[in-house]
This record gives sequence, structure tokens and C-alpha cells, in this order.
Amino acid sequence: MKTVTVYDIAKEANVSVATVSRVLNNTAPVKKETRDRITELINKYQFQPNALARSLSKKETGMIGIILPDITNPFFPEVLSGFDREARDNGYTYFLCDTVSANGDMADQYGRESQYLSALSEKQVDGIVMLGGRVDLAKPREELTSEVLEIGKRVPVLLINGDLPGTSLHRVCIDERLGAELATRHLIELGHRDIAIVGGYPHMRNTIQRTAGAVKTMQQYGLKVRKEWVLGDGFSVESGVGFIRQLLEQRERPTAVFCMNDLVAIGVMKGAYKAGLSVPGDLSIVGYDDIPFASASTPELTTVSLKANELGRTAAQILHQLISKEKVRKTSILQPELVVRETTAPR
Amino acid sequence: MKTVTVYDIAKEANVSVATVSRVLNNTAPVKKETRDRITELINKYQFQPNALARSLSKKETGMIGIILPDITNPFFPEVLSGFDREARDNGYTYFLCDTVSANGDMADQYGRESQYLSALSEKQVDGIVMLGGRVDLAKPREELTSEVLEIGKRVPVLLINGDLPGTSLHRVCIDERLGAELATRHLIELGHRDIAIVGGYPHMRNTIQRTAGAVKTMQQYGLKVRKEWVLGDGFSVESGVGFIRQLLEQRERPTAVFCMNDLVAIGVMKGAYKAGLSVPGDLSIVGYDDIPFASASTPELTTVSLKANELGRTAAQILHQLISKEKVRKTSILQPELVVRETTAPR
DNA sequence: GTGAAAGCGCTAACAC
DNA sequence: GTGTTAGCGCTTTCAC
Repeated sequence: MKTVTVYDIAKEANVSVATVSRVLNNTAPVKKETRDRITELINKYQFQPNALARSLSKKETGMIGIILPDITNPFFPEVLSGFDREARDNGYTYFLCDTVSANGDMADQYGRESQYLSALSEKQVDGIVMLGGRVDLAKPREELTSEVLEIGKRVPVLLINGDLPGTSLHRVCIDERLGAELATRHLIELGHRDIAIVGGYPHMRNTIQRTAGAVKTMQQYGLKVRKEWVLGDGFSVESGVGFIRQLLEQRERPTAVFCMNDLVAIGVMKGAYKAGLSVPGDLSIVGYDDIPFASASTPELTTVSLKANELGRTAAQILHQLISKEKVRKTSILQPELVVRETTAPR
Repeated sequence: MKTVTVYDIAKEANVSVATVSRVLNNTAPVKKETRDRITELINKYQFQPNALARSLSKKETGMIGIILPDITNPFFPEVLSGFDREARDNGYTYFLCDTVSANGDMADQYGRESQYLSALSEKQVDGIVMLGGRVDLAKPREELTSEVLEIGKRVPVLLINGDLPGTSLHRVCIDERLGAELATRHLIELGHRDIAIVGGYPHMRNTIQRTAGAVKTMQQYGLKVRKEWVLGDGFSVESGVGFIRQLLEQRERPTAVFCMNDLVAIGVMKGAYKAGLSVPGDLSIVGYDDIPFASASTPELTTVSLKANELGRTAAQILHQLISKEKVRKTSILQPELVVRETTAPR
């Protein structure tokens, strides 16, 4: 079953391939009569132009690459979904490049990012968006940065909620500090003075910023930030369970805990239950991200919405503008929002 | 900044493009000396072969398309993650085609599937996998089927947990009936006799099969299946909340409920709490899918694992074989597994 | 309004 | 071992 090409259509229609191409792309007027003849043949043979050939000559593919760490982390599908919608509407189709997921082997995460980066570049994608992974690092190694910078010269690169110091790549972010402030202030206004801050990784920008926001707010209100109530290393449910256990082992206990993300918050909640505490009766908990589970748990989780969907949507818009060579400002910052639900209560 | 091509490399190395191509693909022996010279230039210019051109001439792209309804539904990232891992290892990169997500506009879901189907085909993907959407329909419209069949003639198509009656497309599935049997039997063995079956959509194959499995099992044990305890139309948390409300309004109440998926189960659990019931004290609940949240909730959800990850992994394997023109059996069936956690207890 | 022909960048016979 | 050259299937000047 030979695949039919513009030549086949052209021949049978007694025109040149140029004309076929013209009706295909509506790129120049064609006499209605010939146009109809061609259209008919196209339908007859179910002709589908080869996108590879087209892209090769047009030097644009309508393909985008999106590199992220783990689609299994519910935060990412949310931004992806916003991104998808917008990108789709603009006629793009995208490669999903997951650098960790499944094998859970973080070890070579950055190596995999590099592989994808060059694979995408070879595939001539029109644009690349990165989130998580190296762009989350507070101090990425030099090569990690320069590599992206190099790619960025050939194709638009957009960072979501990340940065690569010194590159001035385009990025769309959430105001992380503000999010943390919102959460902390909420707790304080409920009368809490003994607040723990748990989760995250000290080498990640988001953790640093969120922690800074929380600490600053507590200090503004004259609250003391206790070292032993600031626990790190983990973004998972399990780590959350561990954090609350550590907290409960101490002589003095906090009455509220601000978690670096919702997964940790869920873990903390689980751990609290197992320890016989009631939430929010004995312990108020606020998360961060507002993943779907946040509203599915019982009690429903009070959290900070990162506007994941909007983040993705905005990213797609900006990337599109970048690809269209429109002027775009380097950094777009979205405002997070506190979502008060059921895990927080007056002290 | 002109992009460098094999010609540039060839010229500077004083060889022909053929030789460059040879070292690029290791497709024929090249004298070490010339090889080194070429390799050096490749590095010097950071030369990256244009995958479009390569694919155009080789007639293979290393690209796969995967069409699914909603990446925001936690079941899908799980299978995607298994798929990703395996596909990546085999050198594929894939387009994620989400047909619902974000806008939540189910209305034109099938239309979007069609669009993606032809977009992928034009992009010359090496294979396509479909899950959810039309392949979940018990009785898909004729065009929905024939369209896929048509595409299937030009490129391998694999269905995950779905089918298109009369097409004999390759597919990898879970034994849905068995899963439902496992769940139901578990409940019965705990002493429950009043079991409700809630969630799903009557026009979907999985719902039909799961319901059939549950009903059959109940009958085997001589239990009565009450019409008013079989509630449909919904796979969401909200629908679950609605189902339990309906159940509790009735004069006689079930002591256990088998849910069509975990989201519904979570909703049922929420609703039960709001109504002042304790789980599993007053009501045992079992879900279906084993999404990550199933083990994160409190109490942790007893559910049937669909082996989502394995489903994805297997799909990638089989698709690879299909692409490599190896012999593969049409249907692969995976066994589900009951995961007993905390939402089920003796009557 | 339409055609001829030169690319786009790579691979793969085939010849030497 | 290496070079020549004809594709792969489409777009796009430039003529007419």
C-alpha cells in the first residue's frame, strides 16, 4: 500500500505539486475548479501530508517539548493540563519528557534532562519548557545552566516556577514567598504562636523561598522560630509522617504546622491521627500546592493554591509568543491564593 | 547563526557526507583516523543531526503518540509513568494527547481524539496507544471504530484497557471482572450481605464488567442484589458524595459499598463522615484502581489494584514489538490484585 | 492562476 | 574505506 504524496495527487489532477501545496495550505489563490478537483482527490485517497517533510522545508514543526520530573506527582498533571489546553488551541502538540517517574531513580535525573534537551533539539521542536529538576535548584552546577543556555540560543526555552541564575531565560513563576506569608499569617491570625515548618529540601529554591516567607512573617508578628521545629528533606507523604513523628517526640509541641507541599501535609495529618491527635482540634495544618487531593481528604486541607493550571496556561501562551517572535517580558509572576478549608482552626 | 549540517562537517573534514553519516550512525566501518577527525568536528560545532531529515529518509521517527482523556485523573499518570519508563529505554519519545483535561469539555472528546489521530499520523509516529475515551465505550459508533481501524493499517495501534469491537486491534487489559470479584468476595467474607455497588457509567465497558463481576459474586454467595443499591453515573469524588447520600436516604442501608473507582470511594467516605458514620465501623468501603491517594487517605482505602504502572509498561513493550514487526499475541491480560487496607472490616 | 525547479538535511544504494 | 547521487515529501521562489 504505497503512501500517496502530493505528486500522486498532482498527477491525477493534472496540475503541478505547487498547486496541490497551495490548496493544502491555502497559501495562494487557486481557481475554484482546480481546487475542487484537488480537494476531491485528497478526500478520495484520504491524503495526509507528511508533516516531517513539511517541517523540514518550513523549518517549523508545531512541536513543543516539556521536561518535568515526575508526572506521578499530582502537581504536574495540573500544570500540564493548563498547558495542554492552551498549546492545543494554538496548534501545538507536545512531547512529555519525564525524568524521574516510575523508576524513581533520581540519581541520573539531570543526565536525563540533558538527554531530553538534546533529543528535543534534534527533533526540531519549536520550543521547550522546563519545570522541576535543575531549574528548582538554588545553586545549579555550571554545566546544567550553560547547557540550557546553549539550547536557548537555538530554540525558545521557558522555565515554569524555576530559574537558572544568570541566564535571563524567560520564566513564569508563582510568588512563593507571598504564598508562604499568606499561609503563615492565616495560622497566626487564628491565634497560633507555636508553628512548625516542615518539608522540602534546603537546596531547592522553592523551599528556601517558602521558608523565608514563613519565617519573615512569624518574625513580623514577634513569634519565635524554633530550629527544632523546622524540619526538612522530603516532599512525600511518607516524609510528612516522619516529620510529625519527630515533632511529637519533642518536649514542646507546636499547635500548627506549615507544610512545604500538600503531600507532606497529608503525611502530617496521617501521622497526627495515628498519634491520636485530632485535626484541626489539636493541630492545625496548612499545605502548599492545592493538588486535587487537598479537597478530597477528610478533613479537607487548607492550603496555598499555586494556580498550577494557570501557570501551565500562561506558560503555553508565553511560549507561543516567544515562538511567534513577539515581545514578551522576561518574567511573569502569578499570585498564589490561600484556600481555607478544614484543617485549620483557632488555637 | 547558520545551523551546521552534515555537509559542513563533511567539507571541513574533507570527506563526503556519506562518511559523516556513517560515523553518526555507526552504520559501516570508517578508518579510525577519519572517524576521529569527524567526531572532533562534531563536538567542535556541537553538531546535532536534524531528526526530521533523518526520519524523512529512514521512514521511522522514534515517536509515539498516546491519546488519553485526562491527565488530571490520577489513574493516567500512573500508567503513563510505566509506559514512559519502558518507552524511553527503547529510545522512543512520545506525544501526550489529552482529549478532555482542563476545559473539562467532554462534549467534543471523540472529535478531539480524531484530530489527534490524524495529527499523529501526519507526524509519522511509529505507533499510537489509546486509552480511555472511545475505547472504553461498550458500543462505540461505527465511525469511531472504523477511523481507528483505518489508521491501524498504516501504523501500529495499541489499546490499553479498552477495545473496539470487531477490530482485533492489539490490546493490553486488566481482567476487570476478576477485580470486581476479588473486591466483592472480600466484603462477603467479612460477613457483609448488604452491599451497594456505586459509580461508573452504564455505557462504559469497565463499568459493565465490574458490575457484572460484583453481581455474579454476590449471587454465587446467594446474596440479593438490590436495584436501589446499584447507583451509576459518575467517576468523580463529587459523584461519590452524591451516591452515599442517596444510599443513606433509603430506609434500608447497606453495610458495605463497592465503588467503581477510588475517586468515588473517596467521595463515599467523605459523605459517610459528614453523615456521622464511621468507616469502616459503620460502613466498609472498597475502591478500584489503587491510585496514590488510596494509601494516603485516612483511613487508607481498601481497593483493587489495576496495576496501572504495569499496564503502561507492558503496553510500551508490546508496542515496541509491534513496531519492530515481531509477533505479538493480540490480547494481553493482566491480573488485578486486591489491596486490603483500612476501610473494610467485619460487618 | 499555474508550473519548473531548487532546496530542506539526511540516508542508502551503488560504484570505485 | 569512501564518494556520488538519488531519493524522502513537502514548500517556495521565480517565471510565465
